[in-house]
Amino acid sequence: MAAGSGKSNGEDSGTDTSVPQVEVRTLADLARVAGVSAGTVSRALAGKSLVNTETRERIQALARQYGFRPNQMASKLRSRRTGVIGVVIPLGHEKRQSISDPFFLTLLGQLADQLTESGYDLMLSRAIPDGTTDWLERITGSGMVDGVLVIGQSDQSEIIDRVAAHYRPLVVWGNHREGQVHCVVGTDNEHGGRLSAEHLIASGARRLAFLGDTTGIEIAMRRRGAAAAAQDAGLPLTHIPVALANAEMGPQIKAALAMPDLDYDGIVCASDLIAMSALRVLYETGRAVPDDTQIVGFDDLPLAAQTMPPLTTIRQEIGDGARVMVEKLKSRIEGEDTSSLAMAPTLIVRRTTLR
Amino acid sequence: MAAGSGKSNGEDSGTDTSVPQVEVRTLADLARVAGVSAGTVSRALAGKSLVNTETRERIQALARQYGFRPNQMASKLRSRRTGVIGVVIPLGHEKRQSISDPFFLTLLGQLADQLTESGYDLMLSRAIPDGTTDWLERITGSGMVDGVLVIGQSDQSEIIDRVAAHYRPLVVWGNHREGQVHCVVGTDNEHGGRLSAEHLIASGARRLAFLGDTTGIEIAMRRRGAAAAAQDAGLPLTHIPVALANAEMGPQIKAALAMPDLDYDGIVCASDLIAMSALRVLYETGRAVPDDTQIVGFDDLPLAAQTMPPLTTIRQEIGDGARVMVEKLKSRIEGEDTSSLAMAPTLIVRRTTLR
DNA sequence: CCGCTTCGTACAATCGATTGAATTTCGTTG
DNA sequence: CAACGAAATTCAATCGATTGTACGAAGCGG
Repeated sequence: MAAGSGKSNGEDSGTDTSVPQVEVRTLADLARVAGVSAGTVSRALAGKSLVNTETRERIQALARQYGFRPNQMASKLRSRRTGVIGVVIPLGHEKRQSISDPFFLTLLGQLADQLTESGYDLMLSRAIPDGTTDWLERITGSGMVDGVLVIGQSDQSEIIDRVAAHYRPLVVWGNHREGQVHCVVGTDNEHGGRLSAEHLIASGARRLAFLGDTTGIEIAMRRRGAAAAAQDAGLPLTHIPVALANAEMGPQIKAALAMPDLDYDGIVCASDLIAMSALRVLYETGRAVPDDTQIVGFDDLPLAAQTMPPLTTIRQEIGDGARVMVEKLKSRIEGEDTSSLAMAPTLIVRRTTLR
Repeated sequence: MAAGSGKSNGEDSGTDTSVPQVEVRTLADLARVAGVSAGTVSRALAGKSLVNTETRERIQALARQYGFRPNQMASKLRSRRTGVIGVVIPLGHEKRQSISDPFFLTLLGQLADQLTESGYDLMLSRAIPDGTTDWLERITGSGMVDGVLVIGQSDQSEIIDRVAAHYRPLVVWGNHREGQVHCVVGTDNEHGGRLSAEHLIASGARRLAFLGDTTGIEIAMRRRGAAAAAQDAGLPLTHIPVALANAEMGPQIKAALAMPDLDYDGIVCASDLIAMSALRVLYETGRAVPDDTQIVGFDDLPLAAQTMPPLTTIRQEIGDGARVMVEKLKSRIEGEDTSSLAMAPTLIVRRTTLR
């Protein structure tokens, strides 16, 4: 600031990078400096062809020199396009907690990449599980975003559906369900659960357990798949609900697996995180993996290959998922309609199972 | 649309939840419906006292009924306050890749919580390491955010400093450095490194190695601390640079630790992730932890307690860090000045060291 | 019953960029 | 040389909410 105060440092005057005396904050300011009108400056910076090439370059140079950036709010207001995508993580049935599931965080990272690639900014919101039903509307209706991605349906499926009925640019990561309105991208969880149980059975397990809370539909479907496979083989599958990704998970698993009347030799885990915790508990209680008890995880997080022994698991293609979500969202923003997609999961055999 | 066309569905008229015939998108629309002026509606929705209580409640009820939400862009433009905080993760020297470091992701989650708590939205950007130097200006100067948080300085310290010189509401997670302009919150990495090495030495290690790339200042400081401790004890410390958090990390560690002429019995790891990978490599190569080789991690991720054996590590208080960052940022937005803060890390002794 | 304050509301300017329409400039051509 | 058309630029309306000011209606004491 200080109005320039006539600094006469030789370098500057020589190299033509004269320090700006006037502050240029608005298009109008820059227009004044350039000796043209605001409209022309706007078009010049947008690179439109209606303005003379020479003028355009001059104006762009000036903008750079003065470090001018057009005010996004004004721009977005006028052009009715924000260039922002809202990404929401509904914490749903989980108690007040922070976003901690590494799978979701990884997906978030991938989405950030994809959106950046497509020229969008990403606005992150957690949805607070306070029983309010307008957490999604607050975002879709804010006029702040061109579209919304929801990471995980949890148990909020009806709410999402209700919003989707009148808000088109919405894509959800999760599990497709019969008669569902909103566009869902996700893994075929039921199939994944089936793969998991089938592999355990093929590897010799006879008494199966499913580890994980099934309030969220995704997990419920994994269990259903596992249960179906067990039934097909005429084997039992015990359900042990434990928290998915918070501090209680560890102790819960410990307590659950130590139950004396519980008998199992194969565990289908709702996530890799749970599997890792289970692995550790089993080790502590002296049960050998995979010899005494076999385990299959779900997700194939990068960490899954690092456990000891490395985790046999069901792989979800996070990168592909993020790519598809963003693609579909872009289509929907364009007004097209898109169908849901359930991607096939794959079994990754490592060392927590016998085959 | 369609001008209402006199739909006379009986249910609606009965239950008083009359479906709106006219679309209410703007303040002016709602004002028309309520029979008042737009200004009054604005004040009513903002809960200002200047408007009659009865009128206010009537208008709020109408707004709810018509599902009206004021356009944020217009609001933000006018009030010159966006209610949005930009959060940037500079990928810095790391090659083109996605945000994957679990420590940063966890910090991000905590920041999301804190910001939501304070009524801010969070706009996420990755900074692309394309050698451009204006990645930060693009965000600070966009008029889209009231302030910016940077997660990790990496090797972009000078750029951040340059921006901080004229952009006040900026707080960075990282390592404070002499003569640095910008406000940094972080762990005392040097002290952490020292704690780590000292503990190894006290536990009997005599040939130390430091595992991790030191391009980023944070890691460099951890190494410096470790090196100082080693020197104090008259012991050597070999530096083995490996990637911090990408696909190459695993193989690199494997290759590094297998080097025949490399001799070590204590490893200071730059992060828990590296430590976990190292743990696995050592196991595969038949070296017992902690008996043959001791390891100390850094971060104390939730996973650190789950490894086998559980990881001795240096704890960073992520939650506190996030809280402090947001607090300081709010102060800076208010125009106050804030000083940097280096939080003391603590040693968490588990089972990868002998004591 | 009048002038005064208090309260509630309406009016209009404003935030800053965008964009369709109007206008100016300039080179061509009949 | 006038008339025309294309190119470049200016003008002015617009996006939708906010807010200072002005205005009108009650309420009050004297």
